[in-house]
Amino acid sequence: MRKPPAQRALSPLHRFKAEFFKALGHPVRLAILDALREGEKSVNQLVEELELEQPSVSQQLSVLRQRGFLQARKEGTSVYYRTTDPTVYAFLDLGRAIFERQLKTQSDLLSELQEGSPQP
Amino acid sequence: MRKPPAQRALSPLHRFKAEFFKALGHPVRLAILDALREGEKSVNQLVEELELEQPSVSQQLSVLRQRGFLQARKEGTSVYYRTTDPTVYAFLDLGRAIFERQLKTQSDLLSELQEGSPQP
DNA sequence: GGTATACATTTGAATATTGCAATATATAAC
DNA sequence: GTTATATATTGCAATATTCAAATGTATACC
Repeated sequence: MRKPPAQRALSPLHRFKAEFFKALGHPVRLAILDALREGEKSVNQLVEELELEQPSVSQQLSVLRQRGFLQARKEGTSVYYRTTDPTVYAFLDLGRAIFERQLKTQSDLLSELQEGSPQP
Repeated sequence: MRKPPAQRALSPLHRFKAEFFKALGHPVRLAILDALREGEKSVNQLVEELELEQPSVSQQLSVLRQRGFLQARKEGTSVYYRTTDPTVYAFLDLGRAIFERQLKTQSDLLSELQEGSPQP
């Protein structure tokens, strides 16, 4: 049998989708999205609410904006961010439901991460 | 002796959720999940269908299994994988609408850059 | 016993991402 | 112009992830 070519056969669609999920695979970015559920907020508001350094917040805001999750509005020296498509929250909530079911099934992973003493 | 990290305020929930999304942030893993929409398949079936090397497929299957997305069933020398929770497909499909809108935004930005508009 | 098949794991180098500090930019008020 | 405030960007070491080859394990068949 012929050997399958190495990773070349992957559809570009799966590559783009992976980028989409990777953008959500960061705790600060998820925290920012959650903070913006209530409506648009300035960078400074986010910095205070999330108790993070300003450059860290700006950095992750930039990622979310470049990916199209967020839009920015400038007012004076402040920049207000809002979610481009609120559907993303239904998406995140559905993800959370699945995620919580996985934690129930995977209680060993949970306890390992919480207590740092895995079972042999 | 170590300085406390500046990101200590992040909730553990956001950290766990980020891991959840990171597991989906890989083209091969997405391709595997899509291939298993039709039902359980052996590793060999997946290798042939996706045209990837066997170790690559096994490696990503392992990630999806450890995260709780997949379950394995052994039969002879074959191992059949299936999705633990089919709700994940509703989740992936919901993500597609958001993702496609962002893809359009991306391509708009790309063509804007390609058509020779000088930088501001 | 040996051989073949199916799958998993380990290894290591290339690559990507992160966290944090320093620096840059833009606007407002003076 | 200067100063202050708000935000963005850059630079880089540390860390994490990926890719693919090599190796390991388990089962079936002879």
